[in-house]
Amino acid sequence: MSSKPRLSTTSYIVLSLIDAAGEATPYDLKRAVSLGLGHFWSVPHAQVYAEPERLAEAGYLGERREQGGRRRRHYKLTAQGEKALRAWLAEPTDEMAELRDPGILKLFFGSDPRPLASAQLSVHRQRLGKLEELAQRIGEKTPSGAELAILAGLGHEREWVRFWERVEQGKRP
Amino acid sequence: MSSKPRLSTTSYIVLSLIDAAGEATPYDLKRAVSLGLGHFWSVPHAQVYAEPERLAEAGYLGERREQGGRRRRHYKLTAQGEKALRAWLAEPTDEMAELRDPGILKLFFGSDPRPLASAQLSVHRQRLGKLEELAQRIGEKTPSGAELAILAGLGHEREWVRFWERVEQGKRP
DNA sequence: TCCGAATGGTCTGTTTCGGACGGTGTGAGT
DNA sequence: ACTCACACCGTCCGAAACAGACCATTCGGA
Repeated sequence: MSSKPRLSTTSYIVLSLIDAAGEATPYDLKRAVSLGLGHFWSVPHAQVYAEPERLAEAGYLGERREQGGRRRRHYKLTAQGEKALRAWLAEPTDEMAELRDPGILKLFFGSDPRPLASAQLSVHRQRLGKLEELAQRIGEKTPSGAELAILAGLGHEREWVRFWERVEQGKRP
Repeated sequence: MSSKPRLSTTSYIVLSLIDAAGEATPYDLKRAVSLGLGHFWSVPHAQVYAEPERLAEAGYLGERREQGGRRRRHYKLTAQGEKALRAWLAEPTDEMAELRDPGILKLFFGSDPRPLASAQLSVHRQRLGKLEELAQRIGEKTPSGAELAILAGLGHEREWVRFWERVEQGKRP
């Protein structure tokens, strides 16, 4: 039932997604990620299978296994899991992300700025287009949390495009 | 000499830093990181010792070991290492960073936006202050690659502050 | 001289992650 | 009805990342 290894960020992602779905298989989680979260936070395939198993072992999830065929595992939150999730959501975090951008890294170490800028621009512009499309669907209503996350991504993509455009022009960003 | 394993981003960080220093011990690298790169890309302690060892084994670095006392390892680039580094720097990358921001994650999953915003603001503002200070030292001259990296970080910090301020005010970002 | 801080280095247990690989269901064409 | 191709679903492996505890050396000052 309950030993308590520490819960990682990935753990809370899994808990949240299962909470939203009520009950879910790892594959459901994978699809759920690609539907929304995946726009700004990738969760590798293998983790989506490994993590629920650990969470079940620690008592945060209940597991029901199909007998025939695919032997899917269906997970849902236990009371303990729900409590942990609520606590996590209730606690605002002051952690923040690092930049950790491969393009910036090369720039830092002296890679030629112009070609780097144009390679980066083409991919950032494409991504910006996608996010703008998503943002348009939100419309003018007050955005939900998930929609705020999209808008955050949008702001940063705009910043990236602005930055690399300046670099491409040889101007001070 | 024997070239087997694939070079990771961390590998190129190590190669770059050693290239800049001419010759360096892991501890030198650690200090070098905290001097500049660390502003936007953390490299955990242990890696800075482990990675040069692997690179040396694969023939990218030469190793000289002190006999007495601390038995420091001094590394420098081999011809192979230099070639690999040049190739990496010459190749512009189209990879880009994900957002992967813990605050955005909580927002996405329905955490209450206001307290989250104020927690995030206090730390982002502080960081913004530091970067603005660094940026001022650059002055109006054309920035080096390392300085461009600082300016990129600055732009994103401004965006974070803008975003969370809007959220705190309950307005659409 | 001795103590404690700063410096410098190593080890261990977990977790992450990409990718290869292997089964299972299904429906389009025969 | 058959089967073959492809999408669906799950597991496994090894390399690397990572936190952080722990050990050893050097040095400055009371």
